[in-house]
Amino acid sequence: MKSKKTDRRIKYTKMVLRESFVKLLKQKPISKITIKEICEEADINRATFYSHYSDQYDLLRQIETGLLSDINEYLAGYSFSDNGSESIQILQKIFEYVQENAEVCSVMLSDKGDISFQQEVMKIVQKQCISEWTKKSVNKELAEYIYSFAVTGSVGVVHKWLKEGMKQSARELAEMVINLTNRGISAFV
Amino acid sequence: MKSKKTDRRIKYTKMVLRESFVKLLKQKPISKITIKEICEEADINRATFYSHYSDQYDLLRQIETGLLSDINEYLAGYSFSDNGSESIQILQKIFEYVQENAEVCSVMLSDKGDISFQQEVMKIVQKQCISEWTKKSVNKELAEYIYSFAVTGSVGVVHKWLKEGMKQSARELAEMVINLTNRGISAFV
DNA sequence: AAATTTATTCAACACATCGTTTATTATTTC
DNA sequence: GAAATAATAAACGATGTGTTGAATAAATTT
Repeated sequence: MKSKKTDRRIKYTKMVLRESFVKLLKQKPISKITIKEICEEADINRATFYSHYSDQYDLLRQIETGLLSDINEYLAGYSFSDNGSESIQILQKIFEYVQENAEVCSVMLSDKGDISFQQEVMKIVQKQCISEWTKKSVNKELAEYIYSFAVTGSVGVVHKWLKEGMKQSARELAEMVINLTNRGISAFV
Repeated sequence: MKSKKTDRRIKYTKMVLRESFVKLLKQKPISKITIKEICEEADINRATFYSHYSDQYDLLRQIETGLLSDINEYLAGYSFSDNGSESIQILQKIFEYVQENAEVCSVMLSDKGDISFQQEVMKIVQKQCISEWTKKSVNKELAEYIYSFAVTGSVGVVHKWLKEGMKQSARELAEMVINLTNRGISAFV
């Protein structure tokens, strides 16, 4: 499973580079962030940066994929009861993870992050919930459209939730998303 | 209303710059596109670029706001019957516009474009449909979450629609989005 | 149609960041 | 402690940036 253990120095270098980058990303769009700048902030030699990342966008992507595998690992740690409300439980766990890592997640899911990542996040839900979905038989093409709607819609909700300071609990948000997905507005009137 | 008419040369310059830029945007992410490159493609002097735009991102933003005001103008040209299906009609018109301008729109709404624009597009729908929404009384905070879900979800559907070559009609897509928004999956089982 | 205004071009500029290299130093691992 | 590996420092040519001022070309105005 674990591929050797990585050198402490590498761990440190990557950590400070990530932190400096996220810090800068809070202040300005990625397009205005230079590699020189990231390295100065992190106090890491520029040549060292290049031995780990090809550019800012590569660094961003590595942070994102790190988060994704982190979420997957986090979910793997739980077994969900098969009583028809698995989707809510899974969503709840994901939202809890997002809550616990709000600093990074709020940047990555904001308009500073990129669209493809946002979709990747919610594809995890899709993957986890897919068995429940397919119980409700609809034709495949239609199902894919419903997926797109539900997945991107959920990202929108999470985005708003983060922006407003996460006032609701992860559980409440999960219930809301499931309701919206299953019954739309009619669930709330 | 109209603020003088703009010089023909300006019109031309801006047009070819936009075209060249969109062409490049189909090939690679905006971060890899240089101003030098756009100008060579358009056969426009680099100094001229700077007299109209500050950088690639400014150019992108201007294209986007152009599209938005274009859609608004397009919608203003129609009056919608007030028989409870206004939302469908408005959505249909918007989707027709997207269809007619598929080349630009598919780039702008893809992961090449930026998130804020995608949300702006669907805020037009929100604005247009808001009266119909508020009929169904829900509390304001909840309503905003529902908006977020519906709006971003709809963008997801449109994105998919464009990517798959717009097989459905604008009308069909409008109906699908309205159904998903109002009744969720339950509308399709 | 000529005069005037305005846009674009051209060439040059100093400047910053880029991405790579090479020798040297520091740290970690075994 | 020895060997291996990572980070540093300094230098490099290369490339794109953003701005300039003078010359040219095209539009609009009269």
